[in-house]
Amino acid sequence: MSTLPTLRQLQFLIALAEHGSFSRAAEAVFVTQPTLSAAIKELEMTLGTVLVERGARGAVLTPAGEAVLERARRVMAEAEDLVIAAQAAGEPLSGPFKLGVIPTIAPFLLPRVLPALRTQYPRLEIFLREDLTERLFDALRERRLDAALVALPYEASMIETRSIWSDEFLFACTPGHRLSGAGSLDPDDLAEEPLLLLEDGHCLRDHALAACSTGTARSDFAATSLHTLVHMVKSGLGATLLPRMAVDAGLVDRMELDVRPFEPPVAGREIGMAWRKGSARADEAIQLGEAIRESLVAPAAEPATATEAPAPS
Amino acid sequence: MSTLPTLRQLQFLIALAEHGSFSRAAEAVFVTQPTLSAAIKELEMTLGTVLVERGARGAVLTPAGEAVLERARRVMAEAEDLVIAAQAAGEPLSGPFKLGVIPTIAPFLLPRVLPALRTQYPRLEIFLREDLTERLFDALRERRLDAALVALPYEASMIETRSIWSDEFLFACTPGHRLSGAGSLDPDDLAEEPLLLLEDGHCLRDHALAACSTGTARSDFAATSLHTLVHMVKSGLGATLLPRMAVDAGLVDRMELDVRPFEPPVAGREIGMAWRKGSARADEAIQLGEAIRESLVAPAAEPATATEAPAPS
DNA sequence: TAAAAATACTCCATAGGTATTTTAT
DNA sequence: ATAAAATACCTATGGAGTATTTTTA
Repeated sequence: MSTLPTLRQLQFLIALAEHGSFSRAAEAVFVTQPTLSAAIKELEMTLGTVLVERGARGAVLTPAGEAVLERARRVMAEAEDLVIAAQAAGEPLSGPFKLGVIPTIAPFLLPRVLPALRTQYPRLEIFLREDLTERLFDALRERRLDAALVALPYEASMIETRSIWSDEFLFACTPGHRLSGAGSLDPDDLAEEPLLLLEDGHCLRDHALAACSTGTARSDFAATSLHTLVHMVKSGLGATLLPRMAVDAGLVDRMELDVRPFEPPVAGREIGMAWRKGSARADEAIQLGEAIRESLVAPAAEPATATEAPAPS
Repeated sequence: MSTLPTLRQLQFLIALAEHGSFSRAAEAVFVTQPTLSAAIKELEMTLGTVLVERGARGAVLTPAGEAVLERARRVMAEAEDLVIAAQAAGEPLSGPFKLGVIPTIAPFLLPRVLPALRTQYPRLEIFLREDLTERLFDALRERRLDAALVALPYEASMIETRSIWSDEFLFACTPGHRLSGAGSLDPDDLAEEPLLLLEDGHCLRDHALAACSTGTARSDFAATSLHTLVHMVKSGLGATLLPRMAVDAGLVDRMELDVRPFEPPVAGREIGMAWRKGSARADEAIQLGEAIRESLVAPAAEPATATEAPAPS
């Protein structure tokens, strides 16, 4: 069995591939050109294959070099994950943690949750990124995020999820609307009621449509955020479904809209934590999800219409 | 960004976990105990975490150590794959290649194919392993095989496949059977004809049943190999479906059985190459599959009943 | 008190540096 | 003619060894 290359050599090969020249690659990894040259030559020796075409205009990888490069990236990624996993195992939920959140959750969940997390994990520095599920999942796959708060179910490869909260849909309309009123509403009443929803791309739109089998979406108008959505409803453009979490956070306060629960209840959406399969911080993501759930349980014993809870941003 | 551990250190950690003692682990990796002790200590330094509980009765990994160990195994596996991929890219299809084959393919395909492969790739040493699909796939996942020849479709995770040959089912029975004869047979005639098939676990059984929507299996008898199957058919225990490839290879020669094709043709089974997703030898597996296909095309222009082709076990 | 790990020290292989030459465009 | 890689040579870190001490069940 032949001997293994060095992580350093693999790092040098990656730099060489990225900069196309021994000199510039050496600069990038803070060694001199002869050092990098020797290391690459040594790597070629141990692998028994020529990896680089040397020319006066720089260096180009051979096909074998490309194959090794791809593997080298994986080895380095795994090695870096090991370091991260070690730190996480040593002191979980400390240091920088990059968390993605979808726009229909962020402004309603975070104000309730972040203060609790700050006291529970004072050494944790949460970096937030707000984006649509699809893009958050891409970021998870590319290791640009450690975890993400999204709405489930959502079909995705290489992603693992864990539900942390079950959210309910409420019906919202103007007081003059034909379905206005105070008590609960039968889901079947939504038949032939075109709903005003978020624009395409927001998973909330799909989840709302899935919630009511009978309801349909208005095809002429769509909102770009929940805040504009309630304003459009207020303007008489139609009725809509809102997540209870947003209503609890004060989304419709002082809007003079009728908000009615469903009876029997319709399918809601799950708020869940998502992370890349095999992520070094999977355990931390799960633990963070638990902490978020607990912080939601504690002060969530409020009535449907929150007394006072401004949603920043 | 903290510095990376050494592959050597990871290798030592794995040995330590496997042997439970610094001294024995050191022995296993052919270094002295102080060397291994120092390396582990250095590893703990760079990771900033205690990985091992030292006691007079040996060493036990801490939870953090276990987490790192799991990652270390992955890093080492990736690094070893890199070496293999480099060798494969340098000179594809040379050296040892561990190929699995299912029992309903091996004796009929290999005699036709292996000689051609030997001349085309004289430096290739094929190690064969004959087993059921399930176990071959397990072996692929555990890196104990490089590739496997199986019948498709077959549902499996972490496995990629590529079809290389399309095989047809033929009907076989004794001359006295009610469906005996010379010409082609209508698939609908199989209705209410209980077929004698291979025992459970052989994918050929499932594929044969899938081929004819109307046919059913005899539940009282089953064969353990295609050779015993034809002998059981010859004994009058029932009719069966046989892959054309086996018939071409001489499976029913001198058996005095009637073998009839279907008209219209029934779904057959695909002979395909399978390999672990991300395998370092995926390209070689594909190339080997192509070579096998070509070696099948060339001398396959024979009539249905082969003239003379003993099938060595 | 005996087995196992840590410590003390020595050595040398090699990763890394500087200075220079060779090579292709 | 010139930028880039290879070569020559030197240095020092650290990986590996032997001998010994410390620890703990």
